[in-house]
Amino acid sequence: MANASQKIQNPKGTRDFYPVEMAARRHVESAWRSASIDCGFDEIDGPTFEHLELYTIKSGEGIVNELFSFTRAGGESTYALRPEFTPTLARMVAAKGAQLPMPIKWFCMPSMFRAERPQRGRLREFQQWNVDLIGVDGAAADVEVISVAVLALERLGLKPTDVQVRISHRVAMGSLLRRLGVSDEGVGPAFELLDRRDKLPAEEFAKRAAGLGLSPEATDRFDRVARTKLPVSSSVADLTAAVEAQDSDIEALASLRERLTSVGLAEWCSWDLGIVRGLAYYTGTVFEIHEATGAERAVAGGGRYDSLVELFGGPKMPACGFGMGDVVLSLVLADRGLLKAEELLPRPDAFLLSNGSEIAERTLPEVLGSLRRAGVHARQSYKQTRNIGKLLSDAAKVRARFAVILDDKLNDGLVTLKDLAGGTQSDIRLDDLCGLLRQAR
RNA sequence: GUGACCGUAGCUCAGCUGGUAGAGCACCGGGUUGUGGUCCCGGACGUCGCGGGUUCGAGCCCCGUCGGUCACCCCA
Repeated sequence: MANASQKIQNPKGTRDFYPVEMAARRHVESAWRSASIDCGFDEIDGPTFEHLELYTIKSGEGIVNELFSFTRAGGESTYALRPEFTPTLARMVAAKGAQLPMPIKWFCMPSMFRAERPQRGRLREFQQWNVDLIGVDGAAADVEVISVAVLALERLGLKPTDVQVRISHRVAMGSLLRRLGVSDEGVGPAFELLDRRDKLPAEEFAKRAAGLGLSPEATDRFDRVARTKLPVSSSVADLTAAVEAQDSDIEALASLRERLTSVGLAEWCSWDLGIVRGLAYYTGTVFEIHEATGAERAVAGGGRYDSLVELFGGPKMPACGFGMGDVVLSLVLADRGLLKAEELLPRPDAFLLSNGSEIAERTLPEVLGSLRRAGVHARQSYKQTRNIGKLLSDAAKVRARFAVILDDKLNDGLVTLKDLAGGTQSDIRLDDLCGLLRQAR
């Protein structure tokens, strides 16, 4: 912009939240918060920025390019805006050590910052809901965490036909890989290969599989296992057959299956053994939540990471959790008409208007104040005009439920209450106004 | 960091092989000096992202630049 007036816009990949956008964001956040609380999780938060080293511990120096990092003018320390919450969480848990009552059930919904090129479903600043359950092992804990995620999605109006939790398990996959001839040391690289299989040409996939010690036949089976997708409701026998393995290999999946079924989540979930999650620190169950047809990026991702707290200097303790960003979720909701922001803005219960008579002008502020003190959402017009039509138009514009018309009938203690949806109106006693409005809510 | 596409009114967009800009919505006013959300009539609205070049003439073609979108990389 060569213009001297220098109109500075918002930085790339950030969003301005005008009232309708903010209403949509709060709608999502309240579903997150209420689901968390109803499942027994407590809300926490940490600093917006941390020492840069907190992020390089887990992810290496390579991550620095993806961070917004800075030093204070004249300062020594390097900080970074948080790109994820997990390191902060691990730091907080490690700092309190054994004094925290177990299990730890925490959630938060902070802003995150990543220095990436923005694209569909990915911005440089976004909200991410994090839910973590620390100190409990086993399928019950994994499923509890998945339940929270599904509860929030359900409260936002989504159904199992809209989104699916795709689940796998690193221990089970490791067992399957070893059965195919992968050595113990080869399991890690095999996960990486599994994670990238869709981006590699078939020959390249085969070549790398061979590098892991897999025969052409085993490579073929590896590929089939990687593409295995089954409803969680399928029997264990079907699952065993699909992956050409034995029951002992997929014990972990069987216990997840039992638990998911008993809490009523089976139809929300499916097995997808191609899910490994990029991060090396996952140790057991891994899952991603996707739009059902796979149209968008993952809505959420998580799993079990039993050595994470230890990695940040705390005691070894079992842990699982997930993160869900607001960007992809909002796209999915909007696609399905579940995020009509205009309808999410607060609606006034009453819109007060005066016809300009002396008593009406004098009484309006008193009524407005008393309604508000009673917890009624009440507004007035700021227009100079006393044209009732114009004022009603104002009332309709903000989607008020009722218009309250004040005029000389106040001398008899009466006001006109007009139902703006139905168009009907009647004179009521001013003394009854507050009660009627509260009752109509 | 790499690549593709796109920048025209507040918003969504149209604009022919180059001839100095249009629609819908929104907004304001009127129809209605006390009855809105529908309807009818009228009005206002632009440095065509910015800078340069070609041309008698550029919204249109060329170069650059800034911004946006999407994909790759990466995805915690």
